[in-house]
Amino acid sequence: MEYVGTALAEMTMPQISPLAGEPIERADAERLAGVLKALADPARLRLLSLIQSAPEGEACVCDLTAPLGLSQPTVSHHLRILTEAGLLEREKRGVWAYYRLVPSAIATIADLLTPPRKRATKRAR
Amino acid sequence: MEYVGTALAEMTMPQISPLAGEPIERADAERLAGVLKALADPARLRLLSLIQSAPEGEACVCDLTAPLGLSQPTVSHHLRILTEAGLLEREKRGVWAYYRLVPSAIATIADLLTPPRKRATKRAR
DNA sequence: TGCCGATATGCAGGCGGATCGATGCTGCTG
DNA sequence: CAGCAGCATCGATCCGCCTGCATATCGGCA
Repeated sequence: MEYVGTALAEMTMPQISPLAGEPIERADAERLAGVLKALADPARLRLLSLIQSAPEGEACVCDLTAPLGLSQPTVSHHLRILTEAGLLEREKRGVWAYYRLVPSAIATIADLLTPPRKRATKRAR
Repeated sequence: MEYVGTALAEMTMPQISPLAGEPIERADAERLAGVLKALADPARLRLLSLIQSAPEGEACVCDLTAPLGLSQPTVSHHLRILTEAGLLEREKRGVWAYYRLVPSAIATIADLLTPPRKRATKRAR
């Protein structure tokens, strides 16, 4: 499967919400489902949690392998999925790769799921 | 797969959040992932959207088959998954089965994903 | 009671994904 | 320049799930 960039960014422009006034388009549903699918995994949820609660809000792969109880390739795999979904950002310093949460990325998802009564404007497509 | 009741209700008691101060437990991650997995499907997102935008906020299977372009058994399957996840409620009137959104169910999920800075109290376990 | 329509369930094919071991790549370090 | 450590990628395996077809179940109706 090819790299999709930050799937989140593509969704923030058209104001999608499953609970908006009108049925969402098939393509929008697939994009939102893609991001949610990145979240819908115990290992990845724990990764986000571990990274967020890490000292500087960042963590490298070697710090995450043990707490998760997964092999290093598997952890790298999950981190890649989270990064491609736009939830994590990667910074390589020396031999280490540090991951941190993308600010307000998850909040954006929560916003998309929140009923529109809280959101003022809704643009048609 | 056995019926799990409303998985959402089980999660609202312990204040789980992937972005809370401390790493979430493995069991909590699996519960949250389970509900998110129910959401992370294009067909199910469109089902929620269709039901919400239906005249009375409710719809029966026969109304949903055509817009989705899926067979009736498949639609029933997705509706079942959403219901077991606690996102939909089912009411059978005559031969028809009417589905409607569980009030604030998705809002609860959005709340769980929202960073704790917005939520005042956070209980330890 | 017998038929028909609306749903749910069983079953099976096929695809995507989670996982791990092995391997390649890249900076540090002696 | 070796050697090593951290990380990503590859290949393979296993499992779960989305989907449709066939079938069972239930309620209304003649």
